[in-house]
Amino acid sequence: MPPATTRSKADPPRRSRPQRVAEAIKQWVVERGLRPGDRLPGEAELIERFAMAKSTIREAVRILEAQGLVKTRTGPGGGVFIHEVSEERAAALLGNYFYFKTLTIGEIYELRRALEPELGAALAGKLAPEQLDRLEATIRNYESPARTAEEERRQHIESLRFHARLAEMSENALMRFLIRFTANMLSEITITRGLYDPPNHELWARGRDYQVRLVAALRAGDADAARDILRAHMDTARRLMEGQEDRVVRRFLPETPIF
Amino acid sequence: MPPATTRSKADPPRRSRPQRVAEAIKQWVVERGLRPGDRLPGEAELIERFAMAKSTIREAVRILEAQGLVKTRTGPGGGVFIHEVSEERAAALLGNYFYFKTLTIGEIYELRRALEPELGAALAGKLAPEQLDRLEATIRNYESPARTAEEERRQHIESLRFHARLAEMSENALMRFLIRFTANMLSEITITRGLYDPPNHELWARGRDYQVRLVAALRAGDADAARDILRAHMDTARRLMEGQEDRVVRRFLPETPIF
DNA sequence: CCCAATTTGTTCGTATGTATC
DNA sequence: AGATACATACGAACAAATTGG
Repeated sequence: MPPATTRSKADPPRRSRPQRVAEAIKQWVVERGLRPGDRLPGEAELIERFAMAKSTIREAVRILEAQGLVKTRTGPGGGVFIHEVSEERAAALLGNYFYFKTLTIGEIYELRRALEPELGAALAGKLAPEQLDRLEATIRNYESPARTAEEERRQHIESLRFHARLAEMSENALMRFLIRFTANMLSEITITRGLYDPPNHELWARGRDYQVRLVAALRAGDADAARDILRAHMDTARRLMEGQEDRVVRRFLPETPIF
Repeated sequence: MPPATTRSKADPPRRSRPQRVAEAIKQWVVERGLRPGDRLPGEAELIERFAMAKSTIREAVRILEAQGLVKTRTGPGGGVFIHEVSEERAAALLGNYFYFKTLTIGEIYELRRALEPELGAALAGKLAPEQLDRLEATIRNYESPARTAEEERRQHIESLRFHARLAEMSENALMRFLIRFTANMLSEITITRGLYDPPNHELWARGRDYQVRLVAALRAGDADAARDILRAHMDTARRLMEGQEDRVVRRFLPETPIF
C-alpha cells in the first residue's frame, strides 16, 4: 500500500480525503490482483498507513461498500473484505442513473427488441434438456387465464421471469445482465403502476404462445426460428404497452430485485 | 423526513446505521419528489432528525455521494444537494460489476452487433445536417493511414468515438448509455492492451469505409441500408478482434472516461 | 453459559478549512 | 478584512458483534 499522501499546498485536493483513500485502496486492489474474499488491512492499520483519523478511513470504506466492492464483518477474523459486485447492486446503481431521466417503457422495449432475438439465436441448440424443462415449467405458471387482477399481476411478472431465466442461460455476462435488468425494470413498473390492468387477455395469451414456440425452437436448435419468434414476441409486447402511460415510475430500485 | 428510528430489540438491524440513514434519505427524496439541485437538510439538522452522531450522518452522506446521488458544498449556502447521476459515474459503477467477471471482447461485440444496427435504423432521416456534418468531421480524424503505432492508437480510439457520438444522437437514453459504455470499454482496452498493434491497415480502412457509407445512408433516410451497413461493420470489427486475447483487462474504470 | 479477545460500529467535543457576504 | 455558516477532519472513549476457550 502506498504511504500516506502528505498534502502540499501547491496541490489542492479536489476530492475529499475519504474519496482519495477509497481511490488509493482500489488502485491497491488492482496492483496486487486481490480477489473476492481477500482481506484488506483493518481500520487500525489503514489509519496508520494513511495517517488519517478513524472517521476518515471509515468514510472511505463506506464509499467502497456503497459501490459494492467490499463488505465488512465485525469480530475476530473480521475486517474489510474484497467482494464481487452483485448483480442486484449493479442493477440498483445503474437504475439510479435513470431515476431523473424519464426512461419510457418504449425505450426499454426498443432495447429488448434488439437484444432478446439475438439471445435466442445464440442459445438455440445449446441448452441442456433440464434447462429447457425449467423454461417450460416457468411457462406453466401462467397457463390458465387469470381470474383476478392480483393473479393477472402475478402472471405478468412470471412471464417476465421467463425472460430473466432465459437470459441467465447466456454465456455472455453483459447480455445476461442487461436482459435481466430490463425485465426487472419492467417488473418494477408492473408492480408500482397497474400495467396488468386492464387485463387484455388475448394479447397476453399470444405472448405465452410465443414462449412455448420459442422453447420448441431452442430444443430443435433452430436459431433463425428462435430469433424470429422473439422478434415477433417483442413487437407484440411493445404494442401491448403502447396504450400505457409513457413515463416510467420515479422510484429507486430496491437492493432486492424481483428475480 | 421521518422521525429518528428508535431501534427495538425485536427488530435487529441487519444494515449499519449509515446505510439505513442513506436509505431513509433516498426514500425521502422519492416521497417529496426532490429534483437535482434541491438542498437536503444540513448535517446539523440531519443529526437532530435522526438522533445520530455527526460521523454516522457523514458516512450516510458519503454512501449517497459514492452512488452519485448527491454532491456536497462547503461554506455558507452550502450543504448536501440532490444530483443527477452522471453518465460517467454510472459507467464506472457498472464497470465495477464486470471487474471480476472476465468479460471478453467478443461479448462486448455481441452486444454492439445487436444494438448499433438498430440505432442506425432509428436515426436514419432523423438527424439534422449539422449532426451529420459532425459525424463526418469525426471520420476525417482518421482519414489518412497511420504511420506510427501511437497514431494508430489515436485513430482506433477516434473511430470508437464516432460510435459514441452517433449514440449521443439517439433519443433512447438506455441505448445511448449502453453504446457509449461499450465504446468506452473498448477504448480502455485499446489503451491498456495494445489492440492497435499489429496495425492491420486494410481491415481498419474498411471500417472507415463503412462509416462513410453509414452517414450517407443516414442522410438519405435509408433505415434498412443503415442497419445493414452497421451489421457488416460490426461483423468486420468483431473478426478484426478475433485474433486478440480474449480476456478483458482487469482495471477499474476511471471516473473520467475517454469520451 | 459465560468470559475474554478482536475487530468494526458509534458517539461527542473540538478544531480546521472553505465559501459567501 | 472580518464575520458567518457550513462541511471537513481529528482523536479519544465507549458500544456492539463475533469468535474461541
